[in-house]
Amino acid sequence: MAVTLHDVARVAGVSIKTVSNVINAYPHIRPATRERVEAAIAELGYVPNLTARSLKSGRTGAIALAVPELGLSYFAELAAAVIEAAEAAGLVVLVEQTGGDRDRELELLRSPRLKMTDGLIFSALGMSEADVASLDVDFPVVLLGERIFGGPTDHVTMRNVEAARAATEYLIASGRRRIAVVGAHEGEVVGSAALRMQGYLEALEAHGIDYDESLIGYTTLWHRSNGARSITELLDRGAEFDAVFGLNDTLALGAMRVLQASGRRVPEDVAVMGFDDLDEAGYSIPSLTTVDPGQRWIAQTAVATLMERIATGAELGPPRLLLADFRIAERESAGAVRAQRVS
Amino acid sequence: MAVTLHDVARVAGVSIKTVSNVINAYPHIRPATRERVEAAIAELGYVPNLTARSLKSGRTGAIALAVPELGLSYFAELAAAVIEAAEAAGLVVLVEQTGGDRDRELELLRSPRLKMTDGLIFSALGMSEADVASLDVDFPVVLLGERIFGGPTDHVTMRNVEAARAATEYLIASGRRRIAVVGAHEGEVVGSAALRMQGYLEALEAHGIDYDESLIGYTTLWHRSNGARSITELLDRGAEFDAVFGLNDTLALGAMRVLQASGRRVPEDVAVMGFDDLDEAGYSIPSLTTVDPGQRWIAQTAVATLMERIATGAELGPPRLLLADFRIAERESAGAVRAQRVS
DNA sequence: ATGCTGGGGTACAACGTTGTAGAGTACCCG
DNA sequence: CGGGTACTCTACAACGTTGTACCCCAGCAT
Repeated sequence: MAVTLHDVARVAGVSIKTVSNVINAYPHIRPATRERVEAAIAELGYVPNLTARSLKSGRTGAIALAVPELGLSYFAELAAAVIEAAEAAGLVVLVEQTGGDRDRELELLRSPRLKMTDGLIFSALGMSEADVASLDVDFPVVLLGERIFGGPTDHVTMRNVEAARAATEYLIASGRRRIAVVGAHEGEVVGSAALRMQGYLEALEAHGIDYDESLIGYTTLWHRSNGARSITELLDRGAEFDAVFGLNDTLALGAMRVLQASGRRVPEDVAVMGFDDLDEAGYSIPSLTTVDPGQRWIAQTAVATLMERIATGAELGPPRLLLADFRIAERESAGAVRAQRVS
Repeated sequence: MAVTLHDVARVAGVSIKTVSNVINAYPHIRPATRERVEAAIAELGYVPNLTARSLKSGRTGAIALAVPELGLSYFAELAAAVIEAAEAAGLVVLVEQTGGDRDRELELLRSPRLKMTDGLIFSALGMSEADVASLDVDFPVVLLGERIFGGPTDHVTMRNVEAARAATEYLIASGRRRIAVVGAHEGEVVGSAALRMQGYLEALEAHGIDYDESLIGYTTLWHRSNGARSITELLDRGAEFDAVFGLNDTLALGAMRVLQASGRRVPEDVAVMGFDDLDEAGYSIPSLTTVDPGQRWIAQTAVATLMERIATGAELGPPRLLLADFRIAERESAGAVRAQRVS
C-alpha cells in the first residue's frame, strides 16, 4: 500500500539515503540524479511517513491544545486563533476537551497521548494552585487562563484586574452607580471570576461607591443560560441596578436577554458590559460593549512561546508571564455618555 | 530524558519484550515478574512512546477533522461533538481549518500531515463535484456537508431538502405567505444553500404559493454580518414579507437583529426561522425557532463510520450515504399558530 | 607518482516499539 | 520416565526514516 523510500530508491536506481537527501534538499546531488529521483517520487506518488520521521527526529510537528469546551464561543475562537497561528508556523494542532474538570485536566497532563505532540497549550479551568506540581512535566507547556500563577511553565494571559477595573470605570463614567455583576464565583480567590471581581471592587473603591453584596450574581459555569438565570435571581429578589457587568460576554448576553424580556431597555434603563469581545458581541441587540482582552495576541504568543521552548528547552531561562493589552470595545449596550433620559 | 522500555527492562532485570508484554496485558507473566516490572515503571515514570508504537503498528490513534472555520458556531459545535465522540472511542483529534477555500481543501487532501492520522472527517465547503476525484485517496475519509454526492467515500449528512421543506411548511402552517430567504447562493445547484432552497421551493409549490424572486437574499459566506446585510438589502428595495427563512441560524439571527432595529416585531410582524439549532438559538431575543438537523448524530456516526473503515478497509463495501433525522425546534421567533394580530 | 580536498554517493545503525520464533522450565499424562 | 503441553521469558528483526561514517573518484597541488 504505502510507498516508501525503498520503493522510490529502487525505481530511481539509487540508495534510499540519496532519496532522503533529495527530499531534504541536501545540496550536493548531481542534477541528473535529482531528476531521476524526483521522477520516481512523482511516478509512485511517494509521501513521506511522518510517523517514522518523528520517531527518528524526536519531533512530531504537532502541538496539543487543551480547552474546557469548544461549544463555549470564547474557546472556539481561541482554538481558531491558535490553529491559525500554528499553521502559519507549520504545526498541526490536536485539540482536547477537558470539560473544565480538574480530574480530567490532571489526567490529560499525565496522558501518553501527549507523546504524539511536541508541547501543550493548556487552558486550565478546574485545576487550582494546589495542583501546580502537576504542571511540572517533561514536555513544554504554555499555560493559559488564570487558575494558577507562578507555576513552572510559561504563562500567557490577560490583564484581568486592570481590564475589569477599566470596564467598571467605563460604566461609572457614564453615570452608573449601582452596577450588578453576573458570573461571580463564591469564595474563590483565583481564577478569572475572582480577578475580574477584584478589578470591579477596585473601581468602586476608587470612585467612592460602596460595595453592595446584593448586586452580585453567583454562578459556576459561564454558560449562556447561567447569565440568564443569575440575573433573574437578582430581579426576583428585588435588586435595583442601573448597569450589569457580565464577567464574560456569554453571561452578559444571557443577562441582557432577560433584562429586555422583563421590559427594561438597554442601555437606557440598564447598561450592559461584557468581557471577551466575541464575534457575537457585535451582532446582539443592542450590540455589546465589552472588553477586548487581546485574545488573538494571546494565541499567537502562546504558539510562539511554545515553539521557543520546544526549540531551546530549559535553556530559555525561567518561566515567563506574558500579558496581553486590552481595550474597551465600545458598542451600543453601554455608552460613554448616558444615552437618553437621565432618570 | 525520555525513559524507554530499555531503561525499565534494565531496572526490572528482564528483557524489554517482557516489559512490553506487561504493558500490553499479555496474560502469561508470573505475578512476581509483573510486580517487578510495574514497580520499575512507576519508579522511572515510564510513558510509552506513541510515535514508535504508531510506526510499528501502522495506526496512530488520531483522526483529522477538517472544517472551514472554528469561529463559525456551527463548526465549533460540530468539532466539539466529534472530539467528544472520538475521545469516547479512544481517539484523539487533529483539527484543521480550511477557510472553506477550494485550493486549501484540495491541498489538505494531498498533505503529508495527514500521515499522522488514521483517517479524515472532512467537512468540505469549497470543493465542487468536479473535484470528486481528489477524494480518492489512500486513507479513509468520511465526508460531511453537501458539496459532493456520490463520491468515493462514506458520506454522513443531513436531510437538507426535507428539513428545509418542513421548515417552510411550518411557516406556511402558521399563516405566512410571503416568506423571504436569506443566504441563497446565486446560480448554485449543489451545496447546503441550493438544497435548502429546493426544499423551500417544494414547500411553496405544494401549497400553491408563487415563487417571488424579489424575496430572495443572496450572500456568499454564512457569516452573521451577511444575514444582516442581506435582509437590509431586501428592506431597502421595498420587499414585503411576513416571514424570513434564514438558511442557517447565524444568518437568521443577523436578519432578526436588523428586522427589530427597523421597528418590526418578531414574530408578530415577521416570523423568523433558522437552520442548525445552535446553542445560541435558545438564547436570542426572541429565541429562534429552527431546524435541528441532527448534528450530534452526524458527529457520532462520522466517527463510528471512520473507525469501521480504518479497521476493515475497503472490505466494508461500497461508499455509504448516511442521513440524520431532523426536527423543528419550536421557539419564540416563529409559532405554529400566529401569535397576535392576524393582519 | 603521491597526497590532499571535496563532491557525490552508499552502507549501516539507530529512533522505541511490537511480532515472530524459539529457548528453557515445570507439569501432567500414559 | 519419555514426550507432549502449557507457561514464562528472551533474542532478533522489523516499521520508515535520518545521522554517521565511509568509499570512490576527479581535480589539483606537491
